[in-house]
Amino acid sequence: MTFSERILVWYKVNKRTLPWRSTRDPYKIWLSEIMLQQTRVVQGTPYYLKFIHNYPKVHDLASASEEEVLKLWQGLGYYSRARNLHATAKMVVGEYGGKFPDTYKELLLLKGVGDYTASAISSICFDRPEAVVDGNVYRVLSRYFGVDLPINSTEGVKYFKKLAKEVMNVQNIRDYNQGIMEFGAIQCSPKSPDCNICPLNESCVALQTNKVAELPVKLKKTKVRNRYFNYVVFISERGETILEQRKGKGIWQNLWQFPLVESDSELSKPALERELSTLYCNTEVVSVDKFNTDAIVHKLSHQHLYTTFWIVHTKGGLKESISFEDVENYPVPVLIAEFLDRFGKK
DNA sequence: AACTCGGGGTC
DNA sequence: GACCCAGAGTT
Repeated sequence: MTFSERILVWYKVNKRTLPWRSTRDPYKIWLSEIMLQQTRVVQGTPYYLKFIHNYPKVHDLASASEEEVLKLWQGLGYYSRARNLHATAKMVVGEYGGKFPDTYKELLLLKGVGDYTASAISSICFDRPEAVVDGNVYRVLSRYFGVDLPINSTEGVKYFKKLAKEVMNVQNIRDYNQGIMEFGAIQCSPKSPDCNICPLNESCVALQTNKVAELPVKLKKTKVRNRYFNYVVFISERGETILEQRKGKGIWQNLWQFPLVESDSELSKPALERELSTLYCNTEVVSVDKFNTDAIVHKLSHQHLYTTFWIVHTKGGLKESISFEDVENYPVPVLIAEFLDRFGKK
């Protein structure tokens, strides 16, 4: 049996039942693929079901507001995926008559659709002979064929893409592509895989040469930046507060948050009050209190956010304010959502 | 080619 | 704490 045949056999026996596995609807496959980028199946699945329920067809997604889409996406992370998802839905409806393109090349033109996703959609929905290369595939191929090129080097990316094409199964590309990813996720796992029960163990180079734990090779680590966030939670006499939308570059684009004072280190109360007086000189402050004594550390891939929420009661009204009750309807980062949760229970 | 973009799970 | 996850876009 060839490599791909072994993968197909393993997949037939071991595949999980997943909501998007019972369809070839490109809308649903596309949606699942975008959601699963850098995201585990268990984390993405509830969001997939929620989106299909709210937007059964691409037209439904296209006619929604970005705000609503971001709200549904809230908590899944990498929010550019949601913005691109929405833009692509509009494009598919507006320029492709509601039908997704059926080739790798055309799919690649869609926002948020890169090499992996274009390969996945074209193969799974349209039986195109395109090999997917995701994190699972890198691991499986590097181990089975004993390739120690860094998977995130230019040379490595090219090499693995070529290798993936050479060993793919064109007769059943749908199951093969999903099979090799599933195999990587379940059997050929990142840490301490059980090679004793692996159906490919006799021909696995990494196992024969005792290099399973060293493969795949990946360059460098991410360095983390520390930032200090002070969120000003205004509460007026009338029960109003202020939310601002994050614009420009950086994290959480287009999501909402309380007015933010960022600093180089943790702020004392007088320091925060000075910031308040310059930013909101017209508001009559009644009290300023920390919600959390110790900074809340919110960890992202490249940033650690040391965060203090300051509760600021004010007299009279606030400019450009909203009812505090209405905050929950805005798309917000998990950091804000968790604060709201705790604040509401106090 | 290197950086940036989230949040959560695992060891 | 380090690593990883059905990667893509920007600089």
